[in-house]
Amino acid sequence: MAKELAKQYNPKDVEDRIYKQWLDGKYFHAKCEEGKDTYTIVIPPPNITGQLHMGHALDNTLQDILIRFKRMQGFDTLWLPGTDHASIATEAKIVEKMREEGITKEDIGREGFLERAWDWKKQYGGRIIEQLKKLGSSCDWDRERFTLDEGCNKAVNEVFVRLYEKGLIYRGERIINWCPHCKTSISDAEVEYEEQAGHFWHLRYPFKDGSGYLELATTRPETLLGDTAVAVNPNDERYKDIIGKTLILPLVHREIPVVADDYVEIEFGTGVVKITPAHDPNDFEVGLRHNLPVINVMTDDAKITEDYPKYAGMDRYEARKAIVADLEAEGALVRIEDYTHNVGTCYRCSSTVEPRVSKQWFVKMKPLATPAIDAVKNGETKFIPQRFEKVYFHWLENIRDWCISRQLWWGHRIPAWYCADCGEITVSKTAAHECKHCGSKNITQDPDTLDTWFSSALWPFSTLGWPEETEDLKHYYPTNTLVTGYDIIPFWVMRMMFSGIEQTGEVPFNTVLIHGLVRDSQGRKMSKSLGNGVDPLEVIDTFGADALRFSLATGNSPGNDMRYIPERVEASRNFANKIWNAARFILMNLESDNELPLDINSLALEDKWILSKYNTLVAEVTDNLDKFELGLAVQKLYDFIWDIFCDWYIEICKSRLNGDDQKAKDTARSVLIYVFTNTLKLLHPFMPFITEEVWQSMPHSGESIMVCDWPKFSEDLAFAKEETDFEKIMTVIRAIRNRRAEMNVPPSKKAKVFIVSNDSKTFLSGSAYICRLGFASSVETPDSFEAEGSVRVITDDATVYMPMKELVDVSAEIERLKKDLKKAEQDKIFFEKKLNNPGFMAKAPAQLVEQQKAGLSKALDKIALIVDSIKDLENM
RNA sequence: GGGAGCAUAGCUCAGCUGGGAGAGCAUCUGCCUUACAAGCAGAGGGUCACAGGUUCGAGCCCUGUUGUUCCCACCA
Repeated sequence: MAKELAKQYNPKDVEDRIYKQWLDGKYFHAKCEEGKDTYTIVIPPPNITGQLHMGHALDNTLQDILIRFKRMQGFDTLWLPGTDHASIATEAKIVEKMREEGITKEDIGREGFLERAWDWKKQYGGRIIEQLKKLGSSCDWDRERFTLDEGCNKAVNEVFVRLYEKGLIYRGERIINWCPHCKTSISDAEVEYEEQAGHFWHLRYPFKDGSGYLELATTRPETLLGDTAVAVNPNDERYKDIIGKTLILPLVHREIPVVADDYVEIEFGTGVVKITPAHDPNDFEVGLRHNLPVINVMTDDAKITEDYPKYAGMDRYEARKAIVADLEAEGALVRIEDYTHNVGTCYRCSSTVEPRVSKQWFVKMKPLATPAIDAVKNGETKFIPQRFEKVYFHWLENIRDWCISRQLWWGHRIPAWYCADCGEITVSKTAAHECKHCGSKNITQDPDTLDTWFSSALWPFSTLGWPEETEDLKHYYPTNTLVTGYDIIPFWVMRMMFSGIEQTGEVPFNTVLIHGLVRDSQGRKMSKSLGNGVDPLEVIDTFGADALRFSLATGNSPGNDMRYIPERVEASRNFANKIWNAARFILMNLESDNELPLDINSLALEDKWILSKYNTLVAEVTDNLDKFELGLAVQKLYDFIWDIFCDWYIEICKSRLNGDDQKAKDTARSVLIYVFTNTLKLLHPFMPFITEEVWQSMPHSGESIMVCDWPKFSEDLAFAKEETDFEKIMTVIRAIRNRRAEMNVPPSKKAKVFIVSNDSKTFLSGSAYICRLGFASSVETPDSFEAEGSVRVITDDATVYMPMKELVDVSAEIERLKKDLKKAEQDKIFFEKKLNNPGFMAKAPAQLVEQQKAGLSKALDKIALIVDSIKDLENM
């Protein structure tokens, strides 16, 4: 009963319907099953401001492949999804939208702002989730979380209080990275350095005693207003005598000392550095060592403060111009030099970061970093590829305290209250109403919120219900695999590691699978400003989600960047179509929907061959997936389905299917169904939609391919002998085709084929498909053949004659054979060389030696056959 | 200034613990062989960047060189 299927696969008819079936079947839902091994992945939560880009598509494709694989293997599998509140990015978006309406944050106040923010979240926060569904992601949507939801907030407060009580969170006045555009502090990891062309202003500061000047250079003349010293290296002979002397700061005319500090490089510039503790991290350190005053000269939006009326209100670059002009007027400017240097910029808005002294909250990193380093050194958590451990170690080993407070409203508010009466801090998991120290009710909560990454750092356990001892936490923590890009290691991976270890006593995941970036076809980073981004949703729309997934998985090796090549998606789409048509072929050759069980006893040679090939495929694909070699696994599936199953096995089956032998027909059908449906299972993690659709159209039991058992290697299907025998036939068929192509014989012109071989039985058993695939009108296997007027082809195991008198050109035949002979002789030399090498014979594995021997004997046989044949032709 | 990756067919890339170099696309030649022209059958095309080394054997391991990309770093 042949089913009607469209000639081409149309993903649009399939994907949404199939996805709904999966949701209805609740197949994505993890059920905390007792006694089953678990497999858990927590999604790297995409920002609610985000739209799905190729990076997400890759990241989530890889996760879905692993999850679907493990689910079919019978694990109690959880892929926990969610989104990130992305404090800076989201707040910036909302502020921007408000500006269009002519409103500021201050106009509507904190409450009003948060109301808008939540509205915004409601409206757009689910967008990216819907896009993940289009990709086929099999996340447990019942467990979807948000980094700013109530549970995450509870976890955040819990962690904050714990760390505070352990002395690992403190508040202090320190120099931090300040973004004057976002008007908030940012962490070291959030600063991106970029090389910029600038200038080096050489200035001279006069000594107070009138004994001349000290020359120094700066890239930031405007910070001169905040200079509180000038430093030289204590070992610098040139300046030994001036240490301790007093200088008059130009323009400001403040008296500042010359201090000695190792930080100053003798060789660089004049060996003299102006010290501005309030606006440079190194100067800040120098200031601490020498007890220098800290003079802040800038407002939170990087304008000069009221303390300097002449420049007050000027933005830092305007002020720079004005100050340089005034320095020149005062005679303090020596010269200006072009200079390129690294400038820190905000990773969100790209504004130049302004180092600034301010009171912020910090996490003390050293005590947390050490166990996180150890856990990777001990192998409790492994990176794939391993080289990324270096990046991880490097960050943790050089880490400075983490500034976690942000001057933003959208985020987890810092659970600290300040007492107006005694000045002490009260830190509390729940809203505090009185000062813990003096009992005063006159307390106010810190207005700041926490760095987004503070909540993301808790994601692997906060999402499972921590700090409560929930069933989910017990079952699914620690999680198994974290899949993310290498660019996220310092922001997230590292912080989850130390947070997980500190809070739960266990590493949050045991494997970190690192992937690279998806670049455009020219190898450039995809970016909004370049406009070279490719929208995955458009790709899904034209080629289907499976094609996109397949392209992303194929040829992608861990840790390496890849390019998005449109032609490759097209090729993947073609592969989907190939599968579709293979299914059509099988279906149109079935007589019923009934399953046809395999009967091992009635299998033909070609059946054993394909089953054996399939069996090997199962073992290899499983092994590759276990080792996270997804690209290798998917390549093997492609080759098997296209080359082995479609191009050979289906073609070969046609002779039986078109014949009259019912039993043979059923055997062929049963093998077709068996191999095809099981291969679909292996492919399902990569191409979930089409495999489901096709599987359901085939005779099957069960509701969905995604909950089928993962195929296993079976000794019963290992037919080594038959594999070799069948390959002899394949070789003959290839040789015939090759020779016919060389002679430009069209397929419509059939020829009789005579095969002389000492394995005639094998060739005779394959005669039906040798006819079909070798364009033969008949196949015979005589003991010898009178070769005159025949085209001949020689393989390792046979000599094939095709009487095609009108086409035979004896001298051309001889030429061809001589070419073959040359090749065979080269083979002979190759094997002999190895076998005559004592070193090889002594040290190479026995199996390999046997292979060489077999190769040599084949080459010798072949040479003999060819030589005979040439003689034969020459005698004609 | 440190650290890492990459260099393989015309293009984009695979190549797992070392055992006779692969795919897709492109090119060329034949095919409308009733699953598929988004297809089928063939063919051509590579000193695996360069130079040394280890090994019976190197695309793969080691050293150096060149080119390229990225990450980190306070030289004012």
